[in-house]
Amino acid sequence: MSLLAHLNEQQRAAVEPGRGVFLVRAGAGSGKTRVITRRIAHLIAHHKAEPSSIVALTFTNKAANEMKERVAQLAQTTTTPAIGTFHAYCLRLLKTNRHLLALPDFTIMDEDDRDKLIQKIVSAAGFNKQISSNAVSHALSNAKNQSATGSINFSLIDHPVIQDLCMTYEKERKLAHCLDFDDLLIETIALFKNNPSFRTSYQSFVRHVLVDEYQDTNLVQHALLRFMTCDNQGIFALDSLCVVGDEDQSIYSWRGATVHNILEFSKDFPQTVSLVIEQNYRSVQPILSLANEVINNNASRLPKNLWSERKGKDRIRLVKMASDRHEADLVARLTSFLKKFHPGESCAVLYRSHHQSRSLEEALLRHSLSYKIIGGIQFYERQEVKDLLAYLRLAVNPYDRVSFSRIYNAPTRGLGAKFEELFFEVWSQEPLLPFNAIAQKLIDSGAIAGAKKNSLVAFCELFSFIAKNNPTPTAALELIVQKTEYLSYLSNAFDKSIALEKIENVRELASAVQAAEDRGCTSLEAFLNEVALVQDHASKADRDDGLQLQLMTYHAAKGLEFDTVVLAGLEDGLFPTARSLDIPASFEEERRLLYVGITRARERLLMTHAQQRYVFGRVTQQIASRFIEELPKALAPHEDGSQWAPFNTDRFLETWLTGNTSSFSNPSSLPQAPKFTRSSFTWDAEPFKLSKERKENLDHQGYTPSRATSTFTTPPNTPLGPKASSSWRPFQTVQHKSFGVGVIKEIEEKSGGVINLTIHFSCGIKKINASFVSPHQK
DNA sequence: ATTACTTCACTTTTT
DNA sequence: GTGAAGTAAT
Ligand SMILES: Nc1ncnc2c1ncn2[C@@H]1O[C@H](COP(=O)(O)OP(=O)(O)OP(=O)(O)O)[C@@H](O)[C@H]1O
Repeated sequence: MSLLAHLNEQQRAAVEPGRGVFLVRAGAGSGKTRVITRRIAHLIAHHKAEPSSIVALTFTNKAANEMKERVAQLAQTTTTPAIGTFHAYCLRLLKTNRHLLALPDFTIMDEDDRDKLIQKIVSAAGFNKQISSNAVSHALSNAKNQSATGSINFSLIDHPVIQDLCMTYEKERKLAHCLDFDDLLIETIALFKNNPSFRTSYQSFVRHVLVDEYQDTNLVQHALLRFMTCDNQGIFALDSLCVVGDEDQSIYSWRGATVHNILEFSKDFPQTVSLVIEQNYRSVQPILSLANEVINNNASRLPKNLWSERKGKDRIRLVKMASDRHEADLVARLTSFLKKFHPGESCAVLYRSHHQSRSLEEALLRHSLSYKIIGGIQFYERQEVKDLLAYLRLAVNPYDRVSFSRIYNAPTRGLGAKFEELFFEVWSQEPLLPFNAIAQKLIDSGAIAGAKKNSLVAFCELFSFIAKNNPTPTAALELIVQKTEYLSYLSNAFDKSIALEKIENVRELASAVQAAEDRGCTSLEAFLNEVALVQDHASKADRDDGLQLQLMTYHAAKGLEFDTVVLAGLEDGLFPTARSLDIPASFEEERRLLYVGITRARERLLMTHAQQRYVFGRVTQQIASRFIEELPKALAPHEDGSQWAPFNTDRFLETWLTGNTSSFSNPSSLPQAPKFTRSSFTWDAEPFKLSKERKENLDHQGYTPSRATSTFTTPPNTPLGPKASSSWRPFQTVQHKSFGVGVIKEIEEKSGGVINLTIHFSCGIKKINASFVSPHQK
């Protein structure tokens, strides 16, 4: 039976039985995910379980997709089990049982929408200056992530004012017929809790549940799992439940995850069969040894001894580079060599935070290497895409105030802050009406007239047209773009290159809508739901040239594996992040993050850190990560590459990858830059230090860094008009039309002969263009 | 109301 | 280096 092949004893114990509760607690790469996928396939093939009676939950979309693929390979069925993230599955349950909900026609707010609403509430309450909306957002999410009873527990918020603001948020959210991400879980719990008969029928339908990465579930998710799997008396009521996880890989405590859930699992599920695996099948032994050494430094930890049969020598490198650019160049050169010596293998560069991808991207582009970035600023988070989605959302849900706020003046149609104030004041008096009813009221009462009225009428007509004709998603989007003249708005409001990019994104959105429609997503609502939880958008530009290079954060890499892994930016303050340094629990979580990173590697591991790096637009000296001291020298020899020219980097990499020092050769794919001699070129983090020849070099390779362009287009001899500055001097008394008489404090001369004066008026200090003031005559 | 510009605070990590 | 927020000017 091939489904049980290549499983060890413990894995088999969790895969084979058709009934029971199983908990697999095992280290990284020990085959936990394999247990899940094989178990699904085995349930279908051997126990004849209906695929639709199986639910498998994961943490990230990427993990869910990976699991879908693996299961599809193992089980050839027409219907597929429900495999998805907690959030996606909850959305599905809520939508298919909407008749049981208080808000059957909700739409989903993403984090951005939610923060915007909070911001509005904070400033409307006049706490603008005292309370940051971040703090409110944080407190709210915290409370929601611990509210396991189907409604938010506001008493979890200590600060009385913040508590109040959160209550207002909840009220507004409900009036807008919206759910945020956290609500998806809470409302699903409420669905089970308030409808015992639904729970019973659900459990006659769903018989098997599996959860991956259980160490990263929070209280809400754990409670939800109990509602899904236990009957109204709290007795386990399904055929089987299988959860797997590794407490050493718990990296989501900031979003309420608690290892308690996995460590105390059998308290809530007394019939649990606990299984432990200590063999790692993924990594070669040196990499695993390094991971073990690192994680051993965590004090609060259950001891474990992971081992691997996979031997290997000389698999780890740790290198100090001069700067972020130098580091990125090393990564790009490594990629070139991997393409040459290990084509068809996978490689990932991991970093602590998304902004680190920038320098890496630039280097990869310079070397004409293809790559894929996972996460970061996503397609569906782009301003123009969000605008158009907000139109679609408002069409589906005319109560959605957040979407209305977003688009009532995008594109600009002469309706500004005053209008918004008036509109929402009337709306708060009639909170149960949709936006178009409020608009009608304002027009009827004459409060909005003239040009404003016309804009508002046109805006509303667009939506009534959609409501009346119920067009397909494609047609609706097309209509919106056309009627709002969205494309010409983009080309007028933005610089040409930016506008073109945005227009391209609009096109891409149109094709995404079309693709969804072709997939059978024929209603606007279905499309919006599909989009809401997946910010990732399969881009057509994913070129495949042998090596798959992916860039992502440690968090996004959870559960994945790659032949070669690069851990970039091992620097104090970056990784471990500055915020974790004085909080022992956070610091240990950072270390677990490193453990996760190391254990992603099958064959090779390269760790790098830079001496200086661009941080907030400034060159900053960086200190090597304190984690580096925890790496045994024998396992990870520390090289100083900070003085390396490209030639040295190549030699280092080739020696490492081939074990061959003598036959050094340049792979032809590497761009050679003969002008990069040691004396004329440095790897400073500062990008503007590029020499002119170097810039031309880059141009020849078809890539011009955008920042450099502006630097070099500054005309060397700015045409200066008559020395106008001579007519102004400090302490001179001057006159301004609206500010009256003042005294000059500072004189600045800008390019083009423009002079700005900083003037002390009786009403305060202002900065004024000199052409608006005249010398004061007594 | 909109624009064009300056200043400022900010960056963990995901659904 | 970026995006929000504030401000001077049309
Ligand atoms: N019994 C086995 N024999 C051989 N290879 C195995 C076995 N079990 C799993 N593997 C392989 O080991 C690798 C790691 O497995 P898997 O991803 O399931 O581990 P995991 O425990 O889920 O890892 P992580 O904790 O990092 O998520 C995979 O490449 C898988 O194919």
